[in-house]
Amino acid sequence: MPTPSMEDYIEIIYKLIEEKGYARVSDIAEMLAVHPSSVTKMVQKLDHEGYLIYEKYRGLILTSKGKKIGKTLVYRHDLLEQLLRMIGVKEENIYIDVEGIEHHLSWDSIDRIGDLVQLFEENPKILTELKGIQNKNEELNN
Amino acid sequence: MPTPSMEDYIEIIYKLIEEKGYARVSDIAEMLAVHPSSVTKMVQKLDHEGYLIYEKYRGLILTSKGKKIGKTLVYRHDLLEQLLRMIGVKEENIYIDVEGIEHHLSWDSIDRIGDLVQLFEENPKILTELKGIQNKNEELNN
DNA sequence: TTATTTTGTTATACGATACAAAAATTATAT
DNA sequence: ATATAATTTTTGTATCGTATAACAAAATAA
Repeated sequence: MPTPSMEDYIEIIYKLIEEKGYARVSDIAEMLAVHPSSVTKMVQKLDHEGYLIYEKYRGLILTSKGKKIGKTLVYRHDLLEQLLRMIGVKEENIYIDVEGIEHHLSWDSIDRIGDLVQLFEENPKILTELKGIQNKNEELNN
Repeated sequence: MPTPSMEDYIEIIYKLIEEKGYARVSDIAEMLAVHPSSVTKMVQKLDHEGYLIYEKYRGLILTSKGKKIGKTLVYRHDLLEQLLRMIGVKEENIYIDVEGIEHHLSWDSIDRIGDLVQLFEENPKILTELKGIQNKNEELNN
């Protein structure tokens, strides 16, 4: 099992490859706001553990194991972003919060959240009601 | 600002004091599933940072700062438990998941989740609909 | 091609957290 | 009151992820 930090890297690497076709150390470092040396170290670890193949100074590719995990990590991340957005969390908080919690939820919870998001999508009225409650609470706090 | 780990300790200490009147090192260690030596070290740190007053071999009490934070941490924990329970996460996963995520949510997210829980309480029908979706999805997975 | 800039790597150190074993303190039982 | 047990503390060690600084390689410009 990858650690939370390893998951961060795999997720970002998967996304970078998906979007740009490759993932360079400097890109990964920038996305995760860490130093390039930290990236090199982690990438070596991920290589050892079979999530990717790393050729130093040249680049890296995900193994099938890495790709599979990366895909589910991105799905999970997007799902959580969707939920927070739906319930009205401010954009500026969404990424950080998801980043924090995504590694700490069981797949049971993720699946239940999936159901919840589906419910909201099928019944947008519910979110309208939620807005109503929020406005009411808003007033009470003044 | 306390780190996630510090929050864990403050929360458990607050709860222990609330429930039993005092919090001993061994109790804290047991609740958090760490070794007593780790508790001692953290408690010393929490003392230095003004969350509690610690007299070695004797005991500890929360400062007003510690109490205030402890209270909000317990509220947050309970709210998250409530949400996961409502959406049908299995009991055996709830505590661990909450334990993992509680330290990583902004108060914006917590407040929005508060609204959501309130909505569910006021309109239990929504949760019935959710159950419906879950049963449907259940079948699809067979 | 050679010099320069950019990018990536290594070695080392640090901060936070935890464990294990030994030492110290306190509590309990006789 | 003293021996024993239970609890707590100290010390040393380990792990994990990150940062700094010195170095190496590759890309780019002249």
